[in-house]
This record gives sequence, C-alpha cells and structure tokens, in this order.
Amino acid sequence: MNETSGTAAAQPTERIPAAERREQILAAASVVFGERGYSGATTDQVAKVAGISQPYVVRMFGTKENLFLEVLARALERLVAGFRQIIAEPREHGDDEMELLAARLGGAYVDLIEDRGILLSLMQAFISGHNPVVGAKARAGFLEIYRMLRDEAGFPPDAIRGFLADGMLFNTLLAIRLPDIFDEDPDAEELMRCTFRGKLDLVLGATAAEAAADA
Amino acid sequence: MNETSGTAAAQPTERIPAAERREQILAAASVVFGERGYSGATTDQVAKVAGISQPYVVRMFGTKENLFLEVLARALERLVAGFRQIIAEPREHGDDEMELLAARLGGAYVDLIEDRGILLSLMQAFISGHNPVVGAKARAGFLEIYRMLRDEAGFPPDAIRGFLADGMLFNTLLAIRLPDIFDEDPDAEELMRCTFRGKLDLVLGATAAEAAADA
DNA sequence: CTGTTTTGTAATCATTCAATTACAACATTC
DNA sequence: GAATGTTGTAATTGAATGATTACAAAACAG
Repeated sequence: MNETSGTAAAQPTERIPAAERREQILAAASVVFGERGYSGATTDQVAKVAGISQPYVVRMFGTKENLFLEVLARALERLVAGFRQIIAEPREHGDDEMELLAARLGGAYVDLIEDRGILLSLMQAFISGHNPVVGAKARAGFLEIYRMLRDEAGFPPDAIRGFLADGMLFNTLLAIRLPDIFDEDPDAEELMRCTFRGKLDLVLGATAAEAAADA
Repeated sequence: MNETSGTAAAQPTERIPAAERREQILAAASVVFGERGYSGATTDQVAKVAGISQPYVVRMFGTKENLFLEVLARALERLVAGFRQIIAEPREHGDDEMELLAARLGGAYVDLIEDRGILLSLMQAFISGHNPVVGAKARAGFLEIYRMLRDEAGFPPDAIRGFLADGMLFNTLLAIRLPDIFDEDPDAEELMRCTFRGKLDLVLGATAAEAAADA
C-alpha cells in the first residue's frame, strides 16, 4: 500500500507531465470520437476514458473541435508516414513490382484501420465535407495520398483507383462491423473473404484480440 | 390577395394531409441528416426546412431516432429497387455482358448518390456500427446488395468486390466534396476523372445544377 | 348547426453538455 | 522556505435541444 490509506478508491489522479497527458487524451478521444462520431461524443466521455476531469480536457485543447482536429491530424500523419516508409523501402524490380507494392501498402492500411479510432476518425472526416475546417483537411489528406501513389509509388491511374477503392471498401466493411455477425449470416464471412482475401486473417486476428480484450 | 390580410407575413402554414406532410418531413430530414450527421442534426432544423414547427416533427415520428431510421430505410429501398430493376431488364448476351451490367448498375448508383441526403444517410449508417439498431440495418442492407450481385446479377467474386469498392470510393469522393476545389487544385479533378471516368459528366452535371440551385 | 377528428402551434420542461471560474495540491526555483 | 509555476478538480453556468403539454383552428360527419 503506497498512497491511498486503505480502500481501493479511485486513486486521486496521478500528476503527469502535460505532454504525456495530452497523448492520453488524444488516445481516449480517438476511441470516443470513433465510437460516437464528432457530435455524438462528449468531452466528458473523453475525460472518463482518459481518467481525468472534463474541464481538464477542455483546457488542454481549448475546444472540442480542436481536439477532434488534432485526432484527425494524427491519424492522417500515421497514414501518410506509414505509406511513405513502405514506398521508400528498396524493392526488386519485375513484372509484379507494382502488385507487390500495392499489396504491402494495402497490408499497412489494414493494419492501421484495425485501430477503430483511426478508422472512424477518418470516416467522420469524410462525411464532414460541409464543415469548412474538417472538410478541407479531409480533401487535402485524400489528395496527398493520391499524389503519393501517383508520384512516389508511380502507380498508373487504374491501379490508383483500384487501390483507393479497395481501401474505401475495407473501411466500410470494418465500420459496419461485419465480422460481428459471422455466425448469424455466413454471407457476411463470404463477403469479407472476397474483399480482404489474403488480409482476412490479419483483420480477424485483430477483431478476435479486441473481443478478448473487451471480455 | 387570398388569405393573409395584407403584409407578406409567413403564411400560417397550409393544412396538408398527414401522409403528404410525412413525405415532406422525410425529404427535409434526409437533407439535414446528410449535412449534419445524426447527432449533429436537430429536429428544429428539420422542421424549419420542412416549413413546420418542431413539435410536429417529433409528434409525427415519435423520436428523432425513428425519423432517422425511416430516412435510412427509404434510402436503402431506393437503392435495392433501382438495382433490382436494372438486373431484371432484358440484356443481350455476350463477352462483355457482365461489364455492361456493372456499368449500368454503377450509373444508377451514381445517379442515386448525387442526392447528398441519400449519400450521407448511407454513410452515416456505415459509421454507426456500434449502434445496435442502425448498425444492424446497415449490415443487413449491405448484405442484401451483396446477395443481389451474387445471385441475381450472377457476378463472380472479383467483380462484386470491384463493384462495391468502386461504389465506396464514389461515396467518399463525393462526401468530401472534391469537386468544390477543382479550381484550387487540378489534382482534385484528375482524381475524380480517374475514379468516375465516363460517369464524371453525370456527377459534375449534378454538382453544377446543385450550385446553380443554391445561388 | 353541433360534435368530433385532424392538423397544427406556442410555451415550456428537463436534460445534456461545452465552457468558465475559482480554487487546491504538488513541484520547482531561487 | 517563500515565491512561482504546473497539474488538477469541484462547482457552476448558459445555451441548445428533444420531448411534452395544452391549446387553437380548420375540416368533416351526422
């Protein structure tokens, strides 16, 4: 027993450097925004998940909108950085060079959106086209990825379209939680299998791990 | 002058049969939910767009959630009915039979999601996987489309994946309003062109028409 | 014409929630 | 060991909003 006197009462919130606390809040916010959407999420829910008080969340980021923008920016950064790293990796030349690169990028993308916070923050941004600030970030982010595939990866137009389209279908099937009904409807698994193909084990592994963590 | 005594005051809201009023409210709700999202939309905004009072909206549908579910159900109905009709149409057999059918279905889909209310209601549903009611409708709807493509259209797995993936990319690019920045960033148009190809004029026509209507 | 149903609103309530204020405890510096 | 800065919360506030209530006017039935 090293601080509270006896009962396991909620410990009086450790003092933690602001920079670190900031990261905790962003992690919490990613989860909460992902689950409830921008408008549906409350600063209080974020605070509870982060284990601190609601006013602290607000003071750290000024407004709820700023907090969301920061979450979104982080997600985009991780996506762009991940892609750029893979593109920069040395690769042997050959007929299937592009296919192989696309497969690697696809794998990295699935890895990323296994994090539901990231997946749903991105999708939240997509449907916020009407919001001047969020919408602009979404458009800019999408175009940055496009340019990366075109200029750095050297993909031809059809490969770009195919890659982006597959990504958006991944997004959707994971967002609607299709794996949740695998045992109610075998078509659900069939659709997932036909969509993710080799990557399916990757997805299902993560889903199973999440379920285990929840329990 | 046929009803108000003199000034052009807001006319005292015509009496209209409930069934018809219901349709007006649903149309208004589709727009508002599409713009602001489920949580972001208010029953008052819907009421204003529909030209009636807020309590009437609530009384007609019981709750805001019911209203959204009805909007979503309508969107899914239109989508399913549209696809089924095209699949049922007689078509000449040949090597490119499937490609032609896919192109027709794709065109119908683009037609449908030009209605931003429908597009964004669907996307709202996609990111509501956590919500038991909305999430279930989204999963069921997606699987219905899948089965239709597999059983009624006779698409092989890869064609299904490609078709659905393209659709999800259409969704995203329209949702983020990529055409809005055509003159700021030429890559925006390039990406739209590489995604929609032949269908682009269709999309842009609608976008231009909307802009004209706004002005 | 009288009574009933349908279509509608004004007023208001109860909640929720982002944001503010005021304050306390801990840490650091000089 | 005071003074200053940092990390945190409790309490509150003001606005927004879904829902309810109570009422009014039009339409209609007999």
